[in-house]
Amino acid sequence: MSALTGGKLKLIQAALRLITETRSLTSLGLRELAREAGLNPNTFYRHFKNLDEFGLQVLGYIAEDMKAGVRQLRQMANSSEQASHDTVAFVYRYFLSNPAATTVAVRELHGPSPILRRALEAQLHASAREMAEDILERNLVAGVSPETIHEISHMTIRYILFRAMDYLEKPDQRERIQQETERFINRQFRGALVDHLPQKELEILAGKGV
Amino acid sequence: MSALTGGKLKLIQAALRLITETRSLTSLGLRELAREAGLNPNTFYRHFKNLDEFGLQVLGYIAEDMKAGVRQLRQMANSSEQASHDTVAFVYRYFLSNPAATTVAVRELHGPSPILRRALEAQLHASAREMAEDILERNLVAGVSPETIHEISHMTIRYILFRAMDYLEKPDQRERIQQETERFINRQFRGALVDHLPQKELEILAGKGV
DNA sequence: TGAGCAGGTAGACAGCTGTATACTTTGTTG
DNA sequence: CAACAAAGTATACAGCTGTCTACCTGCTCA
Repeated sequence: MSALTGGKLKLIQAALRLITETRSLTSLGLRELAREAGLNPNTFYRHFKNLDEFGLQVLGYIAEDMKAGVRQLRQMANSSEQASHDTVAFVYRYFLSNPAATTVAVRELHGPSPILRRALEAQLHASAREMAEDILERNLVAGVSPETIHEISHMTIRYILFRAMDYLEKPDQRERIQQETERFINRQFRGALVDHLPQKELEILAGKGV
Repeated sequence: MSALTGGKLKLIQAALRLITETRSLTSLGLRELAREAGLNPNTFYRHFKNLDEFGLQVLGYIAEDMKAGVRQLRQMANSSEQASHDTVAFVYRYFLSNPAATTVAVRELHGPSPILRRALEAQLHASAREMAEDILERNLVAGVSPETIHEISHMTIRYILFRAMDYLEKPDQRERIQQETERFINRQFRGALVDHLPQKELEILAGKGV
């Protein structure tokens, strides 16, 4: 693809550095970026047509990174029982080691720029699809329709992203967030397994366990 | 409380008008607001110390509105069976009739200003607590511990807010989003009901239904 | 009637912004 | 070595921004 030359990379990394603090991608100024990157403001124009294009390129840069992460995830061999635990742990660890990229993604997904929103949504969609296909291929959840697995995968991706900021910002709650996320996933799939049973029968089953 | 005088209200409403398009609360300028409100830029200082305080007041304005909505929701008498359906329908209808407030909430919850994030988080927390207490009081879900009901309420509030933007922006998908949200909630509670059962037993139960 | 005060206005300040044009450096290739 | 393009720089422009000080209105209450 586009091999990132020095200045271009410097600008993108400057953006990531600035955003982690209290900024959003769409709020960054061209001169601000150049200052942070240690470059002349006009150098920006050598690499990007305008700030919109810059935003998209930053997203692309992040996407490449995340894809590599997902590829690594799929190589892990999990037992069905521990799949959700391992996956959740892996994903949050990824967030922790890429806080800037994570912050950008979360912030722009609902941010002011429709272009960036759409781009991120597509990225999210692809990740969810990949997760679903992984579950299906490895037959981790038997007895749930492929459509439902896709749906739950989407919901899970959304939920995890939603909690990513809290995870990054509140170190003392990380373990709790991770456990909650696991429970979230397990409940979704377990709930799907008993979708067809009437509520009363379920409540009887629940009672038996106590 | 603080009776909103003309100018103050004009500025807040100007903010809501501007944000619905492609802006965020934190990106609004003082002069921009005054222009939209039809006031002199300096009038801003008669009502707000700075833009941070302004943001908080806008959030407060929205919060009052939402509280009224929730109060209305609790007055609805639901059967256990249809509770999730009715609630979801009500919430999304609220979003639809208050698009600006909804957009602000979603956008700033993960936005660049830590102050606004914290304020919104507290608001969300309160809503989730109220939802959980409502479920418990009316005994809508038997056989699930109060802690779990609180947890699921939080997750639900987060999920709904996450989807609110899609709901507003994609009219053709509204029905689908609403149904997905219902399934989400039902699966969470149903999953919680069978939390203690081993996965194999569940898969047998699932098989029986087909 | 008149003092006090909140709300709204006017003009000016430095400092920032995106952008355009023109120039210099640097690296690659024939 | 020379030529050429890519990357980086310098200067300048108009237009925007938040904030300050000063002034003016219209209402309330004694």
